[in-house]
Amino acid sequence: MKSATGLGYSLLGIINQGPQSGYDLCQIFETTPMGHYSSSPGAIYPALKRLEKDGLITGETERAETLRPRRIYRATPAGVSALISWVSKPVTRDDVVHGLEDLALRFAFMGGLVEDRLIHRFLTDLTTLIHSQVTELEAFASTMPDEPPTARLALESGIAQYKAVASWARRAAKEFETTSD
Amino acid sequence: MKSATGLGYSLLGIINQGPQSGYDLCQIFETTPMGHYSSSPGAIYPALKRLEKDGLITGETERAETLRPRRIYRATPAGVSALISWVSKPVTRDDVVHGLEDLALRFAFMGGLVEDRLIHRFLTDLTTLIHSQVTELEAFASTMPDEPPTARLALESGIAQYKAVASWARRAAKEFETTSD
DNA sequence: CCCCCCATGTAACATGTTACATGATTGA
DNA sequence: TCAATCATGTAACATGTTACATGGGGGG
Repeated sequence: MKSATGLGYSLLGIINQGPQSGYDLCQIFETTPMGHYSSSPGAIYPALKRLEKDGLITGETERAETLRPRRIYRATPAGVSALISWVSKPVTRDDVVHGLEDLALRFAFMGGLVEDRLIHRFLTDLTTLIHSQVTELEAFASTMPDEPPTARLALESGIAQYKAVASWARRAAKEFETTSD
Repeated sequence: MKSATGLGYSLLGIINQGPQSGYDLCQIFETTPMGHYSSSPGAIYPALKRLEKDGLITGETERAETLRPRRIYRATPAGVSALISWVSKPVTRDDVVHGLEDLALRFAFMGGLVEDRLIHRFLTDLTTLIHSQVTELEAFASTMPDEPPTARLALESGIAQYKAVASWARRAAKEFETTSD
């Protein structure tokens, strides 16, 4: 059921968009904004092993007889299911408190996997939760001492980020509106 | 020299603002926005041991003869030095790529530790680096396929966050302007 | 009387980082 | 020929999470 960590799901999500070798995946983390979610070969290869052991991906060795074999991974039906339930998890307050990065990953991989209705729901739930988080943070900020000011300013930078994401989410939600909502 | 992780420096930073027990620190992580940097007793107590072993903090057992002793930690001069060099590290591109959270922490603990000149420098460097990061991310976004759209939208949410922080940093920098700059 | 809070930890576990190892192949 | 790139991994290490253990004290 659980079987995968954030990195695991990311790998699964990328592989789901097209077969990839371990090396390909390393390159993606090195050369694209996925590198924001820092990862290294020493984490990626073991994670692929785990995913394969759990039956979420299958590896097929290409060019086995040549001197430079590549192991190409594809998502299994079980892997696709796992991916769908990962991205479909309800957005919780904790998700928002601990950082929006995991949520951004889940959102990024939603495309093509779930209905627009669910994507829309994800964004509206996110907006609501961020608003209450911002309210809490602002309340806390008002209790902070004026000196030294950097602590409060740091908190304000966090608040600014939350607000930016909330406004992004409102904009993005429009792209996934369906007649029923 | 190195001796501390992000959590270690956070603890050191809090302790530096006033003596704290392990329990106090746990409470801070549970009940304030510091909880964003998720941490648990199982991480905090070992981290305190490490800091003490490295001479960055000293623990003094209060009420030793009573049945509920508390161990109160204070920052040593070596601890203060370590803290100062941590917050004074130059802001690098990697810091910005991997996430602004560590930078926010360093900024939060700068107050009272370093001159306004350095704080101002931190903010202007940050602004510059964020701008180039935003440029890179926008260039990448323009190479992404239109379908499915969630991946690109997720990237746009990241860009929006970077922009929010850049604009926060420009505003904040004004509070630390000195005559010399 | 029972439960929750104070206050400190420990143990098992999974995961990630850094650094290294291997060896062919491609381009300058 | 010499370096960089392809392509796979392993080993040591530190750190963090979860869950548990302890045991008195205060409030309902």
